[in-house]
Amino acid sequence: MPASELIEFLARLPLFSELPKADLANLAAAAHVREFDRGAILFLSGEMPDGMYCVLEGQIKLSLTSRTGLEKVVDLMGPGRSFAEALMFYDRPSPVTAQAVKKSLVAVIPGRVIIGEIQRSEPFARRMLAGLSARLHHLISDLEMLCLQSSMQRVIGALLSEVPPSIPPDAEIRVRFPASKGLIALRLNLTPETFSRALHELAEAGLIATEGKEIIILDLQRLKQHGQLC
Amino acid sequence: MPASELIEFLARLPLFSELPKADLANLAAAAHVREFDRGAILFLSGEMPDGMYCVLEGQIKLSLTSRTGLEKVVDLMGPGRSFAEALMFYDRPSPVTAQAVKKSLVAVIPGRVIIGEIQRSEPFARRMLAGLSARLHHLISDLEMLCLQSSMQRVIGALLSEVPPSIPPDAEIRVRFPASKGLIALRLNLTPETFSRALHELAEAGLIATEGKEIIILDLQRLKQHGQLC
DNA sequence: CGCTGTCTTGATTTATGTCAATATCAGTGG
DNA sequence: CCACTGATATTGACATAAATCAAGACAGCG
Repeated sequence: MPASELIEFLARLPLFSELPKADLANLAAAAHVREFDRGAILFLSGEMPDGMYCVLEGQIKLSLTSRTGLEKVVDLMGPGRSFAEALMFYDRPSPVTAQAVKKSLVAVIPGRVIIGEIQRSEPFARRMLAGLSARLHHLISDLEMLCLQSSMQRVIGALLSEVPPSIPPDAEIRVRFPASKGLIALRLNLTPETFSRALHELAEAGLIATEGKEIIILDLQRLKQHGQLC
Repeated sequence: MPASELIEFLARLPLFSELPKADLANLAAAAHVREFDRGAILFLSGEMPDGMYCVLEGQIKLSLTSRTGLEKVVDLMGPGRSFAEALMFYDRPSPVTAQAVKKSLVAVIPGRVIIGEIQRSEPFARRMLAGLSARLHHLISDLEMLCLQSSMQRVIGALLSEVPPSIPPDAEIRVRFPASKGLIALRLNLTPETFSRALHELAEAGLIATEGKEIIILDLQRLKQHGQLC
């Protein structure tokens, strides 16, 4: 990947979007772009990642695994998302494992370069604080979903989160999950079976229709309602 | 509370421990010290807290509640802990409700003062980044506990987390939970009943003995083992 | 046209929650 | 100091959501 393209890409990340061109060039120069095949491990839980990771292409799965083999997908990172920032400011081994779900391209920016940038640029530091805060909020809403909602509610929540915020009045809405159903189920802390059954039940009730990899939301209003009650 | 005492207190918070005296005085001058009775609400979820909160005395419960009345305790904050920092960098309503578990004394430092300090002091910004990162890690380990462990494992985990890290070889270890059993259960996302039964079962197995509010760990080794298996 | 992996569907089990009754404790005021 | 009172804990019987186990259906792909 040519340097100019990488710079452009980094400029589009929320975290870097306000940095002057020169700083971006610095970051890009220090970054290593690496390719990972489907299934390849970026780092394991317990290891120290060597910097901050930005997904250029593909999809990276962040997950926790217990010694009994259970797995919880914490997040699925697509192009334009970054992770492992927190590890640069808090010198501990990673609690999560990062693995490529499909062939992926990732830029790794060494921690010392980011730290340097923070020292140089106060607005960047503020940006980073906002980024970590956003992640914290996201994690709390995950916690809320997992602890306080039934499996059906979680499935409906996942569906609704795929609906673009610009609400096209009552037109039928086509949605496609950003990963295989199995992975989405793990993300919601459900077994694939339970997930499948929930979708089936919603289809029975006439709230959605499933068409291959796509799901059509037939009645957004009622779907939301359904989430409230049950 | 006299100003000098407040300054001393703030200096002991990990977040502020390296600030020069003058800056601490600034923070202390801007802080409002407020008292809350048992059960009083500091802020509700959905509200915008007015700054960062530091617990001086007492105990504050941070919790999520669903519309169905279920409650999940995210954290219990004792003296020396602070919360709601993230909200200053990310302008959103709080996802959690903060409520005093007992009569408590809290210092509230307005957000703009903290932001100002970050602009002034780069090491402080770094401190804040480390603090948020630590909280992020803590939250992830919570997620791990909740999703990947059985109720028994969570109870054992809670017991072990109360054991001081300096391992007195095989002396009997006395532990007391930092809150009522009901609250601890909510923290572990269990019903009080399940929590009680788990403790009972451990006592049956001869791993612990319960003595009023204290719990005696009879066999640390075997308790840890028990956590692995079941 | 098979084959490997993903998804669905059904029967069964189990951990944990719910409901209800009792027991225990902690604080208050006589 | 003791007896009331409300909160907190325990214990038991029962209900249930979701996991597990086990087939089968249906892709997509060489």
